[in-house]
Amino acid sequence: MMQGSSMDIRLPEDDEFDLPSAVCRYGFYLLAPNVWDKATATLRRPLHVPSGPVEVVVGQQGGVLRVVCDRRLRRGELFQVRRQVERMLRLNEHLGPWYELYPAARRARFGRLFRSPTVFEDIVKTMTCCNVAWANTVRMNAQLCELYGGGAFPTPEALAGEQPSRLRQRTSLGYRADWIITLAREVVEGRRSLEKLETRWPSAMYLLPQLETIHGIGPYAAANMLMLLGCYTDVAIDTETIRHCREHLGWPIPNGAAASPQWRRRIQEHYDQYVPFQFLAYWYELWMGSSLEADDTPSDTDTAAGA
DNA sequence: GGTAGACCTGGACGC
DNA sequence: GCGTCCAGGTCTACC
Repeated sequence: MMQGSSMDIRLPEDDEFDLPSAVCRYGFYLLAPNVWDKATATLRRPLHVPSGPVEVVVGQQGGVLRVVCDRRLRRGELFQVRRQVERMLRLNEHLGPWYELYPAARRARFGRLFRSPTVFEDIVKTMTCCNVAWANTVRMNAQLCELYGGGAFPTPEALAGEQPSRLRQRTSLGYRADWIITLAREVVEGRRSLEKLETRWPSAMYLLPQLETIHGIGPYAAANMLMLLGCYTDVAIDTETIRHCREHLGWPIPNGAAASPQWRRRIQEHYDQYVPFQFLAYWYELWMGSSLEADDTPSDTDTAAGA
């Protein structure tokens, strides 16, 4: 049992928060340094505070999240831990409208998609998802944490001083090493502010142009980052999306059409019926295996019957 | 605006 | 064990 600081985060009474659902519905929870303990339903990982990395364990006891650290922290550092936990679990995100529109999502506790404690980590993780099999994504993140974070996820400072060629040599990142070092240097040298992207209730119109200036962020990665920043209007279209549209929606998308602008537009237009929750609706279909409109959108008949 | 090819790695497969 | 092919998203050059 860890001996250190701890705190309770009280969940809103009307919130139907469920920790396993908030963590395990998005694959980032499987990437280092995150560790999900299924037996105890707790999330463990190191977080950065000014005095160095601190290992934290997050568990849920009814309407309270209990956060336990492996060492004593100053009050200000404890607050920083809280902010990072809140970000990972999207505790400050208001999903009421989503649940009101789609009761099936509420019943399934489907709405909070796990993310990282920092925007930097989210961007790097998204880059490691691109053009690579999942097993390699897992490997890349493990290597980054082991070699540049001492077990924690590396900070921009830890990566900015490294040579891209050496990062390539030591990890499986390949050409992504250049993108990651470039981003880390931009952040450290003050040429790029990632905090700016965290503006409350941003719109895609505001965020997309900024995301697209990051080297290594293309259409898929930008849409994925929008989702991670709390803006769900764009669907991150990859080969999995194409497979889903073929198998679930029965669309005759030919092989090799994954990058076709025409199909991309058609996919986005299809999910635009769920505005402003296009990504959530798509992800719900992908994970739950059923579409929201099939059994959930209240019809006029239902409403009339209910009345 | 759309398209083709290079980029890089690991896994699968055939020899 | 070795070589070849393929999957995966982004970038760049070209039309």
